[in-house]
Amino acid sequence: MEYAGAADAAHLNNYKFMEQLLLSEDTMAKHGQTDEFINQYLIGDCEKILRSVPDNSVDLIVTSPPYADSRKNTYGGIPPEKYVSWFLPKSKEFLRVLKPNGTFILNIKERVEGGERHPYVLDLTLELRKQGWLWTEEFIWHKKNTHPGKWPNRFRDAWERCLQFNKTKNFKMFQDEVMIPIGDWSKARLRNLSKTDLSRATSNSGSGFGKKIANWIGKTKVYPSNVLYLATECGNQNHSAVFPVELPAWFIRLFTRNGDFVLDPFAGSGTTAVACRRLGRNYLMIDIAPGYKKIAEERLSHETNKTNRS
Amino acid sequence: MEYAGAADAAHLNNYKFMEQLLLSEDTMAKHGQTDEFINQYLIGDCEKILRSVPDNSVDLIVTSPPYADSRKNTYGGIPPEKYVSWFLPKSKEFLRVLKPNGTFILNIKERVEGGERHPYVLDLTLELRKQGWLWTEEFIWHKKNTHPGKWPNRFRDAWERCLQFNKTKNFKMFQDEVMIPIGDWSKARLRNLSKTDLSRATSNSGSGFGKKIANWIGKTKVYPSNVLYLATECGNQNHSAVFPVELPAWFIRLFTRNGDFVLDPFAGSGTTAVACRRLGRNYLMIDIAPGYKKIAEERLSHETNKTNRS
DNA sequence: GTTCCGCATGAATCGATAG
DNA sequence: ACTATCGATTCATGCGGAA
Repeated sequence: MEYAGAADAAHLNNYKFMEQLLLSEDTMAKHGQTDEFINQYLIGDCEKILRSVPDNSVDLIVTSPPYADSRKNTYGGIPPEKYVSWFLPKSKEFLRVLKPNGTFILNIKERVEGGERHPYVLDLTLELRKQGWLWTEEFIWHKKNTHPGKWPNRFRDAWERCLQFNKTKNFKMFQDEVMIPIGDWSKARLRNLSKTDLSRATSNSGSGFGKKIANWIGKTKVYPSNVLYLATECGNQNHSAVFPVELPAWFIRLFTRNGDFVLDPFAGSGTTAVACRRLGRNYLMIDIAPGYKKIAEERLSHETNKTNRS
Repeated sequence: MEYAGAADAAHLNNYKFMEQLLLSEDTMAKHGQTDEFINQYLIGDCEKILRSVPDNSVDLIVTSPPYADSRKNTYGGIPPEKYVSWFLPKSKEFLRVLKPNGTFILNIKERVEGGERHPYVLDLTLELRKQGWLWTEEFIWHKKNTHPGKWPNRFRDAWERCLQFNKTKNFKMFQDEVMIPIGDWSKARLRNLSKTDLSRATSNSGSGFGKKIANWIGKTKVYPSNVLYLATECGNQNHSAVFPVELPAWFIRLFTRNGDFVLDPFAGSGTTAVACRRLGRNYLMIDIAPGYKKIAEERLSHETNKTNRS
């Protein structure tokens, strides 16, 4: 995997040049301290394991924790009313190990309980703010193909939250890495430009919004929005991977660079690790259930083969 | 306006037959009591005006209140930190006037303040539960065309919440009224949903029962999910309608029948009233700003003309 | 009557500058 | 220090008039 080399001009828009330089040194120093955790899948309680991980050493935490579940026997069956107090000691460790310019992405969705949406995710979001996190953004994962089903008073649930939390306002973000093709409208729209298009036009509604269409000529890509429209993965082998590899991959590309250190404290079958392997990031996977590690290693071995072949 | 008459079998799936019968009587009785409010646009504070509206008289409340705003001079400029205490006395009246089997749909989205999403919507949701509401569901309005813009640490905001609250678990819901063609869904990544489907559905609802059944080609329709993919309305000179008429129309079809009584306590330019007119529902519009009533009446007059012409 | 094309619009947000 | 104002940035749609 080749390193991207010197930062190109576009990325300097995102944060200050000096910070960029300091980041590189910082990354290398920390990797020295975290060697024993690099690209490991550890079995255990993430709260305890993370105590050995140094402060400010992780670039991105992206995870999909076990959702609250009143059924006792399932993996991670934490009752909804206990979810917040179960989660907060772990997120305290997350806050400690995350770099100041790092990001924490929490993929979660509240369940229906007694005909109501349970408020534990709202409570958790508010409590995480009290713990010191900034609630920077809420992305929506809009699922292309949802589980079929019909209920008398409810439609299929086709979305999940991806809550973004940060330690500081100056988190790193590489927007150019997730640009998408421009819509078909542009072909017709930009073919002929009017006079107002060529000079800057200002809206007369007082919104302060102006545009200069001429700047768009030749543009093939645009920035995405905060809604991700992805399919769930289905028909795969043994694991019941609830989220598609594109979901962590998107956040990994957006918030990290090649060689950065990504943590998934509820790793499950290792979807986040697969994304890291494909993108050349280092990872630390942790899960309390011992059974998933084998599945994750099996999946990762296929990834390695693919990489070698290409 | 024709009344739909006897309920067809499909709708009996949604709630019990006895309740259906009681509903009809109840609707008629209450309409007797609320005659003075039928199809009115009243100027004033909804909290005060609603005190004259009888208990349990409204079938659906669908509204998009002014969002919190830190700027002082704009209309509806409620500071985020005061939003909950501003809203709760009003929602207490909503709870009183809503029928036990009615629904309250709240379209809202938190703003960014100081680089963070402000938590007032989360606080409000939790407080509404304490007030006695059931938080039944959260629909997502995924906006096709979002406001443009670029920031170093944030993408364009392409979604809003449509929170569903109820008084009881036995709310009425007519799922068959919002079914969508299966072909368009799979073929075009949700793209063709709004225009063809909704205009077809609208004309169907306006023109009576038999025609609609004729258009139903059996298995070609499928139930939607809890994500609505609609465009904002733009390019209209006279009014700046913040939400598209399809949004309230969708909830009106889902939660009410012909002749039911719909309340929008923050009516603005009357988008909800337009949807009611098209679908043959009665409405009560309230807004504290006097300027919008004229715009709403202008829009409604066009609706009337269209109806007469067809 | 239908399709095509031009055009204005939008619940935005950040950072710099001014008071 | 703290707040108010202003400029810069950006995408996709629906409408109305023209072909």
